[in-house]
Amino acid sequence: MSGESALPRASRDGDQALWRAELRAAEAVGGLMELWGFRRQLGRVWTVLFLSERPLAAPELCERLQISTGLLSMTLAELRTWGAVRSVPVEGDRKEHFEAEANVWRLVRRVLAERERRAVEGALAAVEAALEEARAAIAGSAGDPALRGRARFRLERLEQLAALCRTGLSLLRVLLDSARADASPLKALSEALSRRGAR
Amino acid sequence: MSGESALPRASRDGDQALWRAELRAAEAVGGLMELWGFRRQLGRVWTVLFLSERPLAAPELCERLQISTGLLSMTLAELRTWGAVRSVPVEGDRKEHFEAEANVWRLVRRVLAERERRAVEGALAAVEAALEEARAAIAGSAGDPALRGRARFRLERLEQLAALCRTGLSLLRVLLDSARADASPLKALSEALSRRGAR
DNA sequence: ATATCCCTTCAACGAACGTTGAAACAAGTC
DNA sequence: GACTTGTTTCAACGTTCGTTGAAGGGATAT
Repeated sequence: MSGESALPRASRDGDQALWRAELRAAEAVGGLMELWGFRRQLGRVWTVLFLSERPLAAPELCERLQISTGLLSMTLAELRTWGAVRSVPVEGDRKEHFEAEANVWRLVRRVLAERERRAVEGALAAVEAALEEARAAIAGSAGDPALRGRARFRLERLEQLAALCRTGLSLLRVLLDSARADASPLKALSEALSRRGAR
Repeated sequence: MSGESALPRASRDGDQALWRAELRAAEAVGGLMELWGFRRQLGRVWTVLFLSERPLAAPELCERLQISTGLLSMTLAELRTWGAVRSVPVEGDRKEHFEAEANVWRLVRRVLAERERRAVEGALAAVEAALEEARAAIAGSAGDPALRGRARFRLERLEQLAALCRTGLSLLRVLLDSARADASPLKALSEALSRRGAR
């Protein structure tokens, strides 16, 4: 690396501009991640890797994002569990280097499949348990008409909630299926929907 | 109210069961809300109202959910801004009574339209700003080939991010359109998609 | 074995967030 | 006007959550 300090002025400016652009995008993605209930750093780290032409190691990431090695380590660990990042060996360097999973749609699919599906399934189970209790309440209401009425109403509404959960799960399933063929989400979605015959 | 303590045993049991069912469902919905980045209480309060056959006033809500009047007031205020709850007058009672918006799909639509759309649009704007900076970096790179290469790569990836945001916005638009006709989400979605000719 | 290098783990700190309880406020009622 | 009743606001509190920095562990080279 000969004479970095001798670079023309324009190049250093360009470098800085590129660096700013990277941080700006990282912040944007980080913000979105936060909105969706993830930690901000997940988005930031992923973005920097996604925007880098070559795999990066810990020190570079820490410096660019201004975070400690500890935090980076944790963040990378979580990114790996989502498959958002993988480590690639770089010869001549013992450090672990990382690159971003570039197929974002695949990432979204995995998250939806694991996190959201699990959550909605859990909610559905809870609602169904509540349904069971409400049914028991009706059975044991022993002719108290007011109680019976309330129980019936609640049963109906709980059914609505359950139906909603099931619809949500269906929607998720459609999204996941549509994502299998790595096509554009919109196109694939519409195909998946017409394939299942729009019930 | 004549002799509440004289109610048959079964009725009191049924009452309790109903009460437990309600809380259970409220907790489930609250958990989901939390996952999506809202406050837990929004889901809890809405659910209790949704499961009640008649509008409820503050004291009842506070007691059932075990929260302070202050917190309830704030929560109701936010629920109102989302249109998730509205206050209905109950004659013979000065207290304000509330009922839940029962059309959940309409609620989801409103949230998606306001919160998510705004967020994704913000992200898109940021990415476009980053694109502009990267372009400027290329223009000013004054023949440094390494920098030029990096800039080009980053430009390409930033374009990908921007395209992703735009796809997300399209998807949101489709969802919102599909929700206008208060049909079942899945059916309406598929109709909306085929109507726009699956680009 | 010892030393070096890098990664992970974790206790401790600080900031951010949700929640309370009381005080201010608004709207009737006497 | 004073009093009751119901609602909102807000400072203070406690908890939770993200982050750091240092200690521990695992490789690889000497």
